[in-house]
Amino acid sequence: MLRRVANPVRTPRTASFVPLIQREIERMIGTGELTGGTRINESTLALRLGISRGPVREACRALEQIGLLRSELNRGFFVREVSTKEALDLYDIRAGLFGTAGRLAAAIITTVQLRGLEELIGEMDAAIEAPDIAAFYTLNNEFHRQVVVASDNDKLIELYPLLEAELHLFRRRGLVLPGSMRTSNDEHKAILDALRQSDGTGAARLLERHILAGKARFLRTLEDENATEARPGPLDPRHSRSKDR
Amino acid sequence: MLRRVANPVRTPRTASFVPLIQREIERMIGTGELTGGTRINESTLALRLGISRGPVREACRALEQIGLLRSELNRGFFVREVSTKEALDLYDIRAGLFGTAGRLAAAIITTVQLRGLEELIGEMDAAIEAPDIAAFYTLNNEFHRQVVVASDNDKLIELYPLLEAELHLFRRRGLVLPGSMRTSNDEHKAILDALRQSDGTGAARLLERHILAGKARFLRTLEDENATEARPGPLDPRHSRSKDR
DNA sequence: GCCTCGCCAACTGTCAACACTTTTTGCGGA
DNA sequence: TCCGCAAAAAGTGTTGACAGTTGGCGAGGC
Repeated sequence: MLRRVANPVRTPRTASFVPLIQREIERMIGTGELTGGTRINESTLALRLGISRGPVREACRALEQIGLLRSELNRGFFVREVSTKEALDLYDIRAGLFGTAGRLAAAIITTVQLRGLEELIGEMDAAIEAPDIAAFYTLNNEFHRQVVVASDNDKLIELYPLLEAELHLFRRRGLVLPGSMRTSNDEHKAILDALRQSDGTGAARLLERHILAGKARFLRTLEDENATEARPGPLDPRHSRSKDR
Repeated sequence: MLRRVANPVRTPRTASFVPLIQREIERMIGTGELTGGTRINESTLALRLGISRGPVREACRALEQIGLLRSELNRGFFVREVSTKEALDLYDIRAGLFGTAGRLAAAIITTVQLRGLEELIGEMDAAIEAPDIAAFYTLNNEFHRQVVVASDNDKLIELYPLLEAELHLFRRRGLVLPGSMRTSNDEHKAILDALRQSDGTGAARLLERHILAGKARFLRTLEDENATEARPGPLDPRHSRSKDR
């Protein structure tokens, strides 16, 4: 058998670079390594990843489509900045979809899934007592994710996280008010009750309000920020330009 | 003034090919020129458009992200086929989002926009009397679009048509039951009333049900199809291409 | 001193070519 | 006739190169 035992050093084509690059850029945006408005230097990025510009461009094109990047003719790709209006719009969309997820989930959620949600609520209570804001943040996300998964709507399961990722492009980091954790978890408990009773309409209403409450907190935070920013700020808005070599 | 007056025959770079190609492929899918499951031949397509494969690949990558194409390693891009489950999932998502659009629109819709919806309803009545199914189809789409636009949620305005486009990938052509047109337009009238009265909750409920009624009709059509297909059908599965009349 | 113009470096958009994989074709043998 | 099966053809994934554009910098004119 003359089957060639390919030496694996060079390109055994078992996967495409594109999804890897795409996830890498997503990661860099998620961690804040790439922040809103910055330009993606295709050549530099390709060099750093040890590949050529082609796959990088394809990955950027994909990320443009899901709203994480935008492109400018002859100037390339930029990390998108999400305006306040867009962020608020996203809250409304998430509220609607989350409500839909709950309505669907109420009809088909399993006892195992219900127990999972119950446990998360318990752990969130613990995180509140600690208090451990980071843990609460993670648990909260997981709670939301599991509700969406319980809807068994694959398209929704795919879509919902994309909207959340886009929302995260609004400034750096989420804005969780410590004081809201207890209220938030109370809402979780009500949601769990509705799901337990297969009350689709009730669950939908509660879930929707849960997100809209987040939107309200978000708005309040913005107003506070504007109030403090009324003070004279730094004059030079763009001072940070690092050249890697 | 030695500025070179470039002869415009070759690449005056005022626009990128990628969005053009992307729209062209979307068009081909929309018209049924490209049908579900078929492979996109990059080389052929590039040749036909008179460009190279690079931009074609970028366009395909973008279309993959919005769900119109899928990719297989070393085999390229294929026009996606939407399963029955996915189609039903999409109806649920559209229902939720459409309801959200209505709730938002009710609070801010202008009298001009209301008049526009009213006119569309009148034209749909006329189309029903004719009867002109194609016209009704177009008017109905426009009605939905205008409701979404009235929400003034840019993200929603962008997202909603994508979901509809994906739904169109389910088999060839939409399935509008002629008998449902009158019912459908009655629903439109109720929706318009709710919007007129700034009744967000009512509009949301009606819009949601409007889409879910479409889902129910879709399901019934599927069952009918399955019932008739239970008979020993023709061996060539692609023989039934009826023009709706 | 400040503005304008032209040059230069950096970078994007596109192309043509190469490496590798999948699919088709041609052919000999059961 | 029909099946392997190997070689050719077709097609994808990636690369490096080239042409055109953008933005910065310095010289010269006001």
